[in-house]
Amino acid sequence: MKYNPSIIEKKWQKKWADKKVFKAKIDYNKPKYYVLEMFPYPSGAIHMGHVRNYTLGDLVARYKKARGFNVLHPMGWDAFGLPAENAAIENKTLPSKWTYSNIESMKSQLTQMGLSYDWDRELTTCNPDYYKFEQKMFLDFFKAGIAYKKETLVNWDPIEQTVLANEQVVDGKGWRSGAEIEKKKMKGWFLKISDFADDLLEELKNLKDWPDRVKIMQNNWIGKSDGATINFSIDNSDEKIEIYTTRPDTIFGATFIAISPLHPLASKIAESDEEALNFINFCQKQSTKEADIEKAEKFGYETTLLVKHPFKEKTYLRLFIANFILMDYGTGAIFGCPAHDQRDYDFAKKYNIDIIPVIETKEKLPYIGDGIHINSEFLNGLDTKSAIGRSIKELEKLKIGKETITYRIRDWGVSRQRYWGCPIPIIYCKKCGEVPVLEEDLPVNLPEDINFDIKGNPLDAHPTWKHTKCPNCNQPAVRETDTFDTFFESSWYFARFTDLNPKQAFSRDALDYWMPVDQYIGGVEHAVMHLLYSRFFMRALKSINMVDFSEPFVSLQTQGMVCHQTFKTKNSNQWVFPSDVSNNKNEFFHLETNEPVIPGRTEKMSKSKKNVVDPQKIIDSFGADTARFFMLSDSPPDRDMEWSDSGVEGSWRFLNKLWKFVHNLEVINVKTSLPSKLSNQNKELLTDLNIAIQEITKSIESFTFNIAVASIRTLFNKLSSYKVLTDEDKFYFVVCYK
RNA sequence: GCGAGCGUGGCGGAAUGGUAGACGCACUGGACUUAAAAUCCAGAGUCCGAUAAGGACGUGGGGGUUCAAGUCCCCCCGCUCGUACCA
Repeated sequence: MKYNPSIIEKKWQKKWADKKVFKAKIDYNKPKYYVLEMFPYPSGAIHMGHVRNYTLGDLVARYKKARGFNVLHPMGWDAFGLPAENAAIENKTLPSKWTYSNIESMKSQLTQMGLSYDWDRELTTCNPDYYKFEQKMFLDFFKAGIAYKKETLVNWDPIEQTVLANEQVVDGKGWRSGAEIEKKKMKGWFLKISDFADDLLEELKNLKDWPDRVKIMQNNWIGKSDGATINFSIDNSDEKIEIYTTRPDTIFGATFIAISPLHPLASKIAESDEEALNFINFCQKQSTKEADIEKAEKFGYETTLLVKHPFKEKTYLRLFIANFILMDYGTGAIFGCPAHDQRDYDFAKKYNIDIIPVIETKEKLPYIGDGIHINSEFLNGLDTKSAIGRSIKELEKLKIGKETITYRIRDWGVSRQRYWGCPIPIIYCKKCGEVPVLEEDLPVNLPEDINFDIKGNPLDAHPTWKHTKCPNCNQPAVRETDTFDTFFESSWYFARFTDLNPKQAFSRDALDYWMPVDQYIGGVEHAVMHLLYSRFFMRALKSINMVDFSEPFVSLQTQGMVCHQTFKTKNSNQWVFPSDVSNNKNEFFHLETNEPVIPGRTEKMSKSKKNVVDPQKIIDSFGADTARFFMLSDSPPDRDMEWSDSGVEGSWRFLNKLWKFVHNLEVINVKTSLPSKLSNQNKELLTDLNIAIQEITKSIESFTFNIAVASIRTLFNKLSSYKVLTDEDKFYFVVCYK
């Protein structure tokens, strides 16, 4: 009998579905195990990254089920987002239509992959049945003071009259219009993640089953630093500048003050100083991306003001407005100590500012390290640590400064000027201000009849949707037209999976039983934002008594990228799909045009470089099991892997061999105890079996599935070397658990 | 720029600080076949040597710790992810 995956896989998939084999139910007599893969954005078709992610999760789910756990393994759709709007504009369709049809086709593909999901728990975030609960959560956050409104900077496209995402800004220009992008101040909703910063940081220590690199990245992202704030006085003025520094010990080396272009004082200066205004406007043209800001050339504008040194009589510091000072970090102002900071040093050289060394060193300046203080009056002779302590004491004595802890992490801006997202349930009333939508009026549904031909936010342009009445005074009022960041939906979906209760976000007993997620698996690109937002969200929900745990994911595994070789035509220099390339003894040609093709670097699969392999084609020609087997066998999950056609064929051949072997076996005995007499062959076989079981178990538990596959192949090679199976040489499969 | 990770044969990768290259892919030879494919058996890190015996070299580059380094430490190079409005 020939191995025919299309028949076998369909047969079993039907059986699983009919018998609801993977339906999860609360069972207090069994240990529970909740395994979850990061849910996909419904982009249209599954790609190899999905195949990898869900194969890894499926292995864990099936393994734990086999080991006697009550397994919850759900799947859903992260369905709001920017691509749906782009597709709607390009294809003249509606985001909802596009999204739901994508979900349909992707669900069918996941089903073909034979994944062990409980489809009865499927959820879709763009459905009001889902997002109505997060509108309620937002209102509760608002009432609890966790949500607030403040001004922020966005990328403004003056031609499209719309806010652009960072991704839509290419080299400072709008991706569609090509217009120079401006920074624009806009009010938006924020969640106070900073209030939870310390706990998010401290609890990282207890996440024993998270990869160290993810914890380190989150630690650095939160960026707790211990320093001091110092109030400087401006000469001939009542004005003060509060600065933040982590090195108050270098105060005697301070030779200038720099403030952010967005600092209130900068605006004030600009009122009477046209050059300052020009400089601030120039800075407004800079990118909002951190990487761009840090890489950009450092510029400063020297104001006419001088700042008094707090400890040195008649010493004045020059005051600059500088493009590299971030308003979001510390106080938006610093003192510069060029002798002991690289950036301050570069800046001082450029603008001819004094450089005063205050730490003894034989190395050349700037010297960043610790040491004994000089030129520093009461700090002279002290080491760095003591000098920091002493300087803070002196500042406190003069009541001009104090020890201050700051965090790099900024509050989470959740407002997006987009149509395809969850409406923010706020109403603006001329008389009453920001008014929460009444709970009984939820959900605020997203209208489907929208027009993308009008410039700007379609929600804002909708003829009727935003017009409503104030819940307070019943006067005409307008709705908030911003929608939520899509990270909002993905910050709590894992908890919603525990029970799709139509009346409330969570059922307490289901939460108590299933949460937290025992094993979460997804791409490493989510190491900080999604995972940190989810950790924050649970804490925020806990603070309003909606959940009683704060860590959503006990164990985390991050997977690497799926890569493939790239191909370009030799003459026309165009990217070519691997499926369009023919290989003739390592000479490559385009299948249709016969043009020579040059193989390039192996890179992450991406549509733009066409180095993608469609999982559907693999499933159609080899079956899902081959695709899954190869996924597991090629590379350890956390490393980038290369998809190779020959590797797939190798997996295909192995499954064929395995199939043939199993079907030619005449006797398989399963016994729980050893027979008294064993042939030498059986003894050897038992040893091999037990070695394999031990190694495979170890490899699965340690998430090195490629080694488990290698062990399976080793065992199989031994098994298949026994050619003749007589009645006396029955196989005895002995399962040993520790 | 900053933060994090990775780098081992022709390729994917294996290796509690202890025989580098498990397992697989590709390759080569053989068996089977009229032939090919498939399948089965065998070989193989690289270089020198004769296709032997034997030897030298070998885990991105340079240095260090150690009886012993792919593994630990320092410096450098390259690639990948993230960098707050892509998801």
